[in-house]
Amino acid sequence: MSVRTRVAPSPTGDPHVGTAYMALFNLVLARSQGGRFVLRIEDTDQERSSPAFETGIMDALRWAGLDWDEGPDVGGEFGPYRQSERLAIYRQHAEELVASGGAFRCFCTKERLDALRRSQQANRETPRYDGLCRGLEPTQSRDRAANGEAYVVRLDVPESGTCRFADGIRGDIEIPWRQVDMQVLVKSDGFPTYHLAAVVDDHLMGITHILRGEEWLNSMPKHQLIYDRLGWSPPAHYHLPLLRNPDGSKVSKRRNPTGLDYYRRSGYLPEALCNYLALMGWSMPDEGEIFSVEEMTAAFDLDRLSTGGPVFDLTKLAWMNGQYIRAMDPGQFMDRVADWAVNRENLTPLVPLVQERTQRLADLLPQVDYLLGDRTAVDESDFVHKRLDRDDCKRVVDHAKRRLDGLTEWDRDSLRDALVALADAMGIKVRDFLAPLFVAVAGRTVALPLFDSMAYLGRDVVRSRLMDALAVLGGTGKKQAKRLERDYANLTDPGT
RNA sequence: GUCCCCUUCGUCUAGUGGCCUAGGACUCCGGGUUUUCAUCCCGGCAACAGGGGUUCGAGUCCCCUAGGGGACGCCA
Repeated sequence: MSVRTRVAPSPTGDPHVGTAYMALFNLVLARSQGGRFVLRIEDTDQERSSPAFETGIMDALRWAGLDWDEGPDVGGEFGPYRQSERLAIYRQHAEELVASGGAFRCFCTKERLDALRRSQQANRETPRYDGLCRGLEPTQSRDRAANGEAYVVRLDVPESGTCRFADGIRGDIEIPWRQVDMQVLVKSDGFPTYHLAAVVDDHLMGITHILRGEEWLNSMPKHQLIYDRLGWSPPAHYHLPLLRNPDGSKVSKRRNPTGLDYYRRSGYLPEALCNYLALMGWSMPDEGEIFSVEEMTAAFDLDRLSTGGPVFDLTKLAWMNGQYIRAMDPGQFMDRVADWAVNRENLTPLVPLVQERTQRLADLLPQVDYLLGDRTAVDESDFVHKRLDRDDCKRVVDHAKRRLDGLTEWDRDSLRDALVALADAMGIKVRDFLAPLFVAVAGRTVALPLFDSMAYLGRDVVRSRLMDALAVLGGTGKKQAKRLERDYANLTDPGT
């Protein structure tokens, strides 16, 4: 059987560097075996999923050069490739599981489940559903459902014994069934959870190898159970180590730029990023460090995947990017610069902002420097303001960052509404409030309009500049961070 | 707390029982090339988490301890 792999992002946020990491390895494995690489959109969380995120993820993966052979936009014979369009398939398999006793309907209320979890935690047990509804008579279960009572479908899990499975990277693993929860497979809104949808799709889409994050290792017993109960044999699983922050924790936007858009906007080359990502979990047999995805594909070997969680180190990525830049001939370089940002399409939105502020054409570049490239480095003195002291500035930047992190829309008007409301809530005049933000974002207090600038720069770049500003202002220790958090929570901000 | 995974220079890694006096890369330091800077070249600092075994021989195999990470949602 020919090799088929997939990457299955969920469109609940901006494109993440971890998604590219997983996509890279799955793509390379498939290509190295003459197989196919599939993109599947896991939009089963109705609350958080959005088409805008889906588009963003696909754009970013394409930018990275991680193209798929089958997917929602390019089709394929195993579609649809968007889980929200496959609900009937999941329902059918869920019913099959319930009918065969592999799963059961659960009518428990949220209140009961919360109380249960609390008492188990108090007793130092792994929180786990207690199986109350498992004892329901099938007829009774069916009747209650038919009467319109809300329910979920849960996986029936053995009370004792041990689950054994193999991981391609880590070998044989044993997990006691006691540790495995009776996972919800179908939510009360009728949508499947990840566990059901992924297993069903991986089987139906003929996926042969799953390379996914180590975070899923503990879910393997559930997945194996579903494969078994449906009469399927599971694909080979490889749990890759998670990318880490410098402090060793799972990579997160609080500590690192994690958005692919950040790297794109900051002028990293996709081929350098992929090369670097490859090094984060794999090595060339000859120890070569600079190689293309094609070269990696030609040499790929699953046995060379590493086990330890690598720290994502911007310094080495920057070095590597420089290697790629310098390897170009001048024509290529010019093309890449134009392709990146110095082109009509990218510059057009700036024209209305710049033209009215311009006397000579030479005025153009100094006005847009911080929008096209990095802003100048700032220090504490740049924030000095006649009505705001250092702590005020820190408070403004901190709260603005929190407010912006919670903002779903990212356009000029949304930014203005959110930040003006925040200034009001903080009791600071907008004019004063904006000053530290200008410094943080533009590197100076006189610049093009702030909200336009932020909209243009994008979320990831703005977040990283605000974080840098916070650091420059002396950083926030644990105590101060707590205080700022409380202070922010107590604001009567109509926008939150 | 319970369970699972992981552990070689600060960071990314090579190493699959003798080739290891542990190699490469980034960073840093020193030197050279260069009108400056950068590039480039040369050199240097720096690690097998600890303890027990197995073996003629252990970074490599086993066990224990410690440390780190992850999971424990009607999120993925």
